Amino acid sequence: MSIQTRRERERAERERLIIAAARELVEAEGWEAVTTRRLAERVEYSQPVLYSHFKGKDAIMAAVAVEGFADLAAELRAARTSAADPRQALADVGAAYAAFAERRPALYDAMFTHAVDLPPAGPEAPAAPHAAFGELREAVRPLAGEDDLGLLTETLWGGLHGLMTLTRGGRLRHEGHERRLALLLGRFSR
Amino acid sequence: MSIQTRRERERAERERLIIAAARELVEAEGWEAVTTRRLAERVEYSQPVLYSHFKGKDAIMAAVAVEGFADLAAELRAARTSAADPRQALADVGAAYAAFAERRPALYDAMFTHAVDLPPAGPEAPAAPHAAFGELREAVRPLAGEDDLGLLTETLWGGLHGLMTLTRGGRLRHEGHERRLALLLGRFSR
DNA sequence: GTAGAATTTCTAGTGGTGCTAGGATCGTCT
DNA sequence: AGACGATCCTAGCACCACTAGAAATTCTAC
Repeated sequence: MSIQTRRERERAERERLIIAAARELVEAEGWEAVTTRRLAERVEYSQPVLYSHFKGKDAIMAAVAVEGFADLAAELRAARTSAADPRQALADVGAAYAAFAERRPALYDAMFTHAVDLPPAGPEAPAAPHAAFGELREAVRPLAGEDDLGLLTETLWGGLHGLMTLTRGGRLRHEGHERRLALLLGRFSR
Repeated sequence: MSIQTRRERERAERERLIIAAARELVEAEGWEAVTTRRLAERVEYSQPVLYSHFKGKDAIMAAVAVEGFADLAAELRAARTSAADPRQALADVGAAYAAFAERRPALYDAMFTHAVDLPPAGPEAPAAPHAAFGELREAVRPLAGEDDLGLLTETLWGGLHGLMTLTRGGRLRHEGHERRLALLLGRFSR
């Protein structure tokens, strides 16, 4: 029994090691630099061990993304709870979201852009993404008016996401980024 | 002289053939199915000829994307000019944008998501993307109020783009898609 | 303590990718 | 006809994600 548990513990530890290594690699050099070879070398194991933990490279990306959701949720929560009034809270949460996307672009991509098979946001979603979405929703709630809260939050989320991805992809000039954000948030805090 | 021009004409024709084949392939099976081998086979040439026309696969994607921008611009224009009043025009243009993204998802990705090195939207952008953006701007203009028209259009664009990509990536449920779009457009046609 | 069983890990390979060097082939001009 | 030049293809590179089967390690039981 003890041997079994020790092995499981070691396995779990190694799995965390793989995820951490993948995250370091991706944040430093982007997703195109994350190959199974480099990742295996980084954790000092051979490639096949990766496949004993994860179904494939996509599953590793998904695991990294889930970590990202936890971070994002924490940052959004901090922004929301330290604001003076509801309007400021929404502005701060929006700014925190944008800052996260700018600070960790590759991680953000894994969470929202890359086609990893995470369930959609909503009640049935995994805990971390759900929590991140919940922070956004609570920031919107006081200003929702008579509109459906969930849908309104999703719409604002779409706006933030679109601005971030278009800007980062070079489709929008960086100049004016702040003002676009303010414009968007303004339309949602009437 | 005539020989020269004939060769140039044939070259241009073949280039169009390549782009058309790439577009057919990508719209039928998605970007992961577009490999240089398959594309070369499709146009009945060997791989290296692709590289005599384009710097690499990314350049082919970019060429396909530019075609897409022309299509999008035309569809947005049709939606805008056939609407009765400004509010309806904005609603129709937004719906046309969403319909385009839903109808040609892979093409849309090449245009807006994939990292092809197109210059950013704005005055210095290539003609087709600029035209598409212009249609959006003209739809926004009558309802811009005192906000900066360009920034406001970019913000709305971000909202549309975000909703489309999040929905298509499985982060938002399809249910409620229409209502989210309506919510977004409503916030921009005050 | 040691032989055998079970599990874990690695070596080596498959079929794919984007891309390219160098030689064969073709049309063109003298 | 024969040489020149542009054009195109064959063959190959280095890399990718992923996997089968051998090797090594760990545990079990005598």
